[in-house]
Amino acid sequence: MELRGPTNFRRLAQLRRPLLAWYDQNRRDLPWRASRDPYHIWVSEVMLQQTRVAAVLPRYEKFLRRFPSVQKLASARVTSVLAEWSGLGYYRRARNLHAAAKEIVRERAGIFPQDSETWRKLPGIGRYTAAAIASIAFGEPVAVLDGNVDRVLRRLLGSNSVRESWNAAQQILDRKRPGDFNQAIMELGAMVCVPGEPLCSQCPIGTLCRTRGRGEARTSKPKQRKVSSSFALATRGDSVFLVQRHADESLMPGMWEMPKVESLIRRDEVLFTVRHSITVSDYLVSVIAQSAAPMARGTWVKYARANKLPLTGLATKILRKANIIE
DNA sequence: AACTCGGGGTG
DNA sequence: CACCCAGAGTT
Repeated sequence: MELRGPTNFRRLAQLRRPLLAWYDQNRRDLPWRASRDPYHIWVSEVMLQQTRVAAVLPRYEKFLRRFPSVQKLASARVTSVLAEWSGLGYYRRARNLHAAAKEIVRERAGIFPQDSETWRKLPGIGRYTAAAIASIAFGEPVAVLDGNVDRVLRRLLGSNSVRESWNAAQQILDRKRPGDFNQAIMELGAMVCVPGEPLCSQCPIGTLCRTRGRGEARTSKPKQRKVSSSFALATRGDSVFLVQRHADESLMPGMWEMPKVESLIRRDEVLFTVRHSITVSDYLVSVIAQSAAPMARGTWVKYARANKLPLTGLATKILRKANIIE
């Protein structure tokens, strides 16, 4: 792909006005768009990493009520932050968010970085997130590239790699309204230039599009494995028996769940089953009633207290279904 | 460049 | 079921 040359520059410049006009008319009214507070933007961007808007919506304001400022977040225990993050997945995001909050409060006197380069140094802030925060909260003319923007640019300009897309994104960025432009092109990818069959008839820059949505490179991914497993649900009075994952486990370290049952025996009573789909695995989980005290190392946790622990998403799902929490 | 990390909504 | 989501960090 060649972006140099007067023709292409003219062509790129033509995209900006109709795209921004479309965004001004059609943008979704999302809660994080009501603020330019760097803390609010930061939390929203981290929460949105590899996570759909619909999944973030019910969690974003709740998180900000719990941790209303970077100081409150920094002074919280990491388990509280993990508990609030429970179910959102990619728990390293929550750990990094917390670590970065401490760094901002302790080493920067609570002053947020003012540019993308400095944001980039904080844990959990990569190239995308640094650019998103800096452009939206501070008006820095730096482009973002996420899954949406990459797809749009591959179709629009014929980009063939992530590297080309980053370059193209920076070229077409509107330097007067970088935050709005970045959100506009992401919004276009989410609403019009969607994966699968794009809605080209609704596209504000369709006449400038190189491929009109054709010529997708189809990548085949390995299918999900079906896995069966069992967990023991033991209750005693208004307490439930929970175990904590070991701190050095690679997956969800330190989070709480029910004891795993290695193999079912005939007299086990299956209370119910739940499905849990995680990227490469599709779990079918049997929940077993356990009346006697389980052997596993663990703790009896009061129902009212279970909410405060960082539960795995699966544990939350099971405890909810059993009417033990929420 | 290729993996890993959660979970789920959508067609 | 297949796909992929406002990615980051590690290998």
